[in-house]
Amino acid sequence: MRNPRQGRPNRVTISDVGAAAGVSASTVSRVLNGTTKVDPSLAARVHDAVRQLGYRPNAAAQGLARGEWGTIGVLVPDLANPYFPEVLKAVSAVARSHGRRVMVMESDEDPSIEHDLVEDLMRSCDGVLLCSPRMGRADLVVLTARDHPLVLLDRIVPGLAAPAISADFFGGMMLICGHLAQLGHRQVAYLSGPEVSWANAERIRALEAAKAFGLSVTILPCGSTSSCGYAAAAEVAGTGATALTTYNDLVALGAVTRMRELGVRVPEELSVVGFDDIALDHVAHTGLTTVSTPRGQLGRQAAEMLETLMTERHDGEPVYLPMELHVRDSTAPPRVTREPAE
Amino acid sequence: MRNPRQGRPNRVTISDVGAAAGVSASTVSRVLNGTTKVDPSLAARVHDAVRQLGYRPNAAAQGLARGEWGTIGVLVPDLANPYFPEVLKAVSAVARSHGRRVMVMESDEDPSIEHDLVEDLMRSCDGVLLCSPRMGRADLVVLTARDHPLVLLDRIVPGLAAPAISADFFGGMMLICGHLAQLGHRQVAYLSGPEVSWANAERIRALEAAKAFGLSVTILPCGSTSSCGYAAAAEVAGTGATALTTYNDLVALGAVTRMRELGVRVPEELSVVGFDDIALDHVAHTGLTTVSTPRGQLGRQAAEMLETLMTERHDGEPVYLPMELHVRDSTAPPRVTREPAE
DNA sequence: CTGTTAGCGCTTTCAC
DNA sequence: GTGAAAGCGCTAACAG
Repeated sequence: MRNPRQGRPNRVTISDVGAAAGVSASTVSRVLNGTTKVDPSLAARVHDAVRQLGYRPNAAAQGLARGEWGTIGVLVPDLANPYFPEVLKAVSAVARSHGRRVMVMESDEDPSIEHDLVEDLMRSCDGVLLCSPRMGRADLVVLTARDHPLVLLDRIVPGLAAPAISADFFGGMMLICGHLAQLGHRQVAYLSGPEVSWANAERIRALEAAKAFGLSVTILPCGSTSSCGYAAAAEVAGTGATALTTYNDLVALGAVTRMRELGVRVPEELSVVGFDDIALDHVAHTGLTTVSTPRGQLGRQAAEMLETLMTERHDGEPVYLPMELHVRDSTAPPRVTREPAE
Repeated sequence: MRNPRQGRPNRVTISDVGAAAGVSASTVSRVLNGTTKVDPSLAARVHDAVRQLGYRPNAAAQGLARGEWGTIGVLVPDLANPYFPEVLKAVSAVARSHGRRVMVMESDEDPSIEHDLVEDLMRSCDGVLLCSPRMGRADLVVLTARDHPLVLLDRIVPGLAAPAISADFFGGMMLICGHLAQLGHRQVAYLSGPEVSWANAERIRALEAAKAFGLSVTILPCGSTSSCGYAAAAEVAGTGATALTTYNDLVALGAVTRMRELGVRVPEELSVVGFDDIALDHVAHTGLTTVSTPRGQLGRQAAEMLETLMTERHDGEPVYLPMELHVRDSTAPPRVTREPAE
């Protein structure tokens, strides 16, 4: 019952093709890669042989010989987060335009395997795009010291030997705070994202800064999913907040759902703001006020940075991409404006 | 400004390690792979050298020498569809348990590049999982004839030289029809998925079969996203349908949103049924009646089939995984039961 | 233009 | 146990 070719698929090699076409392996290679002019009649014979034998070049052998894989690797924490597919599409487009394919790996938010995955990616890709909000700084230092093209996505860590690009989370949250303050809100709650997430820290940093404008902020531990938001929403009432900010749109939507169930009207009794502007168009029946992450540009530019790094081997300054405020239906002036004085 | 190592990162080779440790390359290999007993003191020296030099084996060279990549490839049409991340997580878990990593590629619903991507995957993976609802039969035949481990996901095509596994879409839609019929519905509309999709054809096949039970079905062209559902929803009124079935949950949710805007009450005036049971928990405020795809099991079992195929080189019968009906709040008896007679 | 000759970095007999 | 040598399949000088 066992197939004789067991364990070694695609056994037809470039020499087989050469033999079949009556030429040398190098000629086959030349025809296939178009590196040198080849006699048209020979080329035709080669193509025939390729087709007949179903020959496909072995990627490992090519990689070895060329010293290049023709591939870039991307590590993302969680494919289920709608944030990433959009980034990935942009990355793929850029990569393809440079003749490279994209290999995606998911760490599933598990920091313990993340390091290994990156190493794997480095061993089999020309460059890697690393999106790892929670990896410890120590690991990051080790990885970026590897002298392998690597760009950091949505995480800026000073002093690392790798270029980085990120949405300006701090600026985005400032936009939100400004909007809320201008509506007259003073007491704000924040449903916090993952503890050790850099992106979350940036949001909190902005919240802190906003205190200078008279905003008083209560931070509630939460998470990054709609279920987290749903679960944590009940806590908000106790804080006396008239407005709720969140780690992301998913959390916000979860919170809105819960608020509805609790009989709290949004935005009349409580303003709710998201983050990321994930297009859940026509799914969530809430026009959520939020800030948008430029995911396409993020992916595009990150990929370009990596490409530059791979060919020219020098990096630049970290870049922050601005976010944009979208005021929709989930924010309004507070019902009763409380005096800032306690 | 140019880095001297330009174009060739990771230049430290196994021989470098050997030299540093005062042993041969073969010994280093043996230590690293644990293939043979090696003197502990030598092993220690090797490990030190590895650490010192930051050595990482070159994946291409390993692949070439071993005739194995230690990788399986997965091609999915669209990562933005929440359906796939769940499948992928299951696939990854299985692959990892077999010591293989997973490389994901997205075809972005573009059939023209899909074939190439699969070929790429075949050239650099030990096996591939292909999820391609729209690829033409001809391409499929070519690909599956390649004598390279390949399993088809969510698509059963008779006569192909590759094992296949799929959710039982036909059965799922039958469940829905049964539910609707028992509620008393007679006129049903269907918001159809992508034209050439096999999964869509299966659903339609079930709808046709349901006619035997007195259901009369109008098929409306639509698509697979919530926006499509939103856009197509207006057409439903004209069909006289009392119940609406859809290609998937996203479409259903989009339709529900539109219905609300149009003042059509769900389920009182129109029952709506989804497909897939994508957990948009706490995001959509609709308890959508739907059937669930066993995504985890699908991924798990597909990965196992592939693993078997890679090691034992023989395939089995196509397998259909049953779907399950979840009756929630979006379906109810029709307001006025029309007589089947015209 | 085309064939021959060396490797790319690693694993794996094969001798010692 | 360990080293030397051959070879995985391909590309890239190098000669003709």
